[in-house]
Amino acid sequence: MEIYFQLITDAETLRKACEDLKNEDVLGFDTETTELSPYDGTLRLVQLSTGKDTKVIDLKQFAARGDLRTSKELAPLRDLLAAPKPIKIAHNAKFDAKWISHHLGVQLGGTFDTLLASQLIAAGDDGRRHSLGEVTSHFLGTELDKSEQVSDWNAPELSQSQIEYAARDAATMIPLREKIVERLKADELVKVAKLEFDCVMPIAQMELNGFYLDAARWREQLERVKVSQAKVALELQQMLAAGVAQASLFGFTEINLDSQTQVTDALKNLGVPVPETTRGWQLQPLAADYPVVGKLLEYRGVAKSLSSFGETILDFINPVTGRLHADFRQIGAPTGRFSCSKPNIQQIPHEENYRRCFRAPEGRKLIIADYSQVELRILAEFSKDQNFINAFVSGEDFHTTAAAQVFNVKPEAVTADQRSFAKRLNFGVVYGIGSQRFALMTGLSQTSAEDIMRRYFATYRGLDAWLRDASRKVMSERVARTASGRMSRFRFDEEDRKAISLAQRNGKNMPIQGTSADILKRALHLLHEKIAGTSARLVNIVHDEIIVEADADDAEMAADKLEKAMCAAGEEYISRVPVKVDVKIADEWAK
DNA sequence: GTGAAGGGCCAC
DNA sequence: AAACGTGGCCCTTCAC
Repeated sequence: MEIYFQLITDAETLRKACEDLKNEDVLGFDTETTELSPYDGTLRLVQLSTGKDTKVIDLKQFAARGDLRTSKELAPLRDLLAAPKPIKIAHNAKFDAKWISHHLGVQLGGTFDTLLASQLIAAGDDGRRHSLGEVTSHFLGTELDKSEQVSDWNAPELSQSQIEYAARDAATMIPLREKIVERLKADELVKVAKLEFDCVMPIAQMELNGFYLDAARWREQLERVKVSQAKVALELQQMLAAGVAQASLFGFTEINLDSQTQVTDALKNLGVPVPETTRGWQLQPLAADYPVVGKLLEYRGVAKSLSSFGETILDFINPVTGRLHADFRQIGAPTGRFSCSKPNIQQIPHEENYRRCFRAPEGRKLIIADYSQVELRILAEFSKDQNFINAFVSGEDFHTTAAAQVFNVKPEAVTADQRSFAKRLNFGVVYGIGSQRFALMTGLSQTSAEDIMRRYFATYRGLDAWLRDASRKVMSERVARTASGRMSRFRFDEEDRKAISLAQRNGKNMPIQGTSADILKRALHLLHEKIAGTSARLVNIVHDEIIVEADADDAEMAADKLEKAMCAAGEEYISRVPVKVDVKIADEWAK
């Protein structure tokens, strides 16, 4: 493909270029950087393309003459990038948005992300990859040469090949978007695409903001865990060795407590009827009869803490900011949920000793807000079940109210067991729980479990009907959707009963879990707009929870904005039951 | 040594 | 086959 491009190194040419470009509806957009993290490297090129004409702006030349964030020379570029129009089309716009925000000091306005769009269209098909090369080949049928991607973007003089590569990537965005828009329309994904695109900037900014971890506190916590780990490990070694102690003249032989095979052998030697797998839920029932099993589970707990939540997280603290800048994948799961890694700050143990290490720096506060039982409220909304809705409208403790309805007693007469049964079913229905699993988790007999589940679904007939319909629908249409229209496709073999039942559970769960993700993403967009220009910063999200950090003086204001954004987002999708958000202002993540 | 697979467990 | 959904990370084991 022959493309026209122009390398821009001076203010006057840039001003003229921006003057022309700002009248376009859409622009292909890309950047070239010397590193992957904006805190480490420099932003070398910004490319903007109409498809026919591509401007490649060499910021190295501008940086030599002044600060990129304030330089008057760059004002036309900053304005163009910040404006909602033209829409900037990028592949993984989060990446470019972070560099633009950090190095040019502007929030990217008006985004179309070909990566997110491709993921929405693929609708959970694991076979599809979403690199720019793959996406281009899928939608345009052309191959992209990415060989210059890792070339030296620090060189004083860029090669013609580098500049051409940079220009071509931006130019490709124009035809690529056209094809993708056709597909989004055909699949009725335009609304959810907008939802996702609006979320890019909030997430880019959150990653730049980072989440503060008090390293000293974390180390203290680690020391405590290490001590108990050593103690528990020794006790477990001794208990496991009891079966073979006589066999050794040198006391007991140490085994690797982390080795499944060695531990299983040792348990067998002790006469423990070891189940097929030694996972916690299988072993738990044996703990009462075999103290060694209880000790093993205790060991696993501390070992997990020490490995997954040990020293390694400290290596992720950025030396420049002193904070954790985790990597969030916006469409991390087919349901639309985020995933998080390096480090995964969505799986920090709930235990206070861990959570309290994540705290507000001096003079700042954390504002922690989470949706109260949002998935159950979504289920109530979808099913239109009047009893289920009433349980929420009453405003009383939901599980108690539900138990009163299911067991037909007054709320004040609900026993602890009854509430617990109702609570476990309330959570379980969202995942498509069966009586077998319910029996296992409650310790009830199969028939008692079935009996309680019958009572439950007799009380909530509308809920039962919705769940059955979701199963039926996924079988006939092989597709499930959330309230925003997000889609998940299911492929399974007609003969494979296991795959069928999995798809049916997915058909029930995906719309619920996915709508929760829709709501969170919508809230992030509203929040981002509300807190612009204040001291409030988004610092973490955990599926139904949003954490903001703000100056202590602004905490009340930020809490108010956060609550309003979350409620408004929820109410866009939920109207039959109230949306409840719990907000607190704290010094630490815990409490 | 390195990498994939399997088992296990943390979060919501 | 956890017949309860979505992720990521750690460890061991095993093949190359």
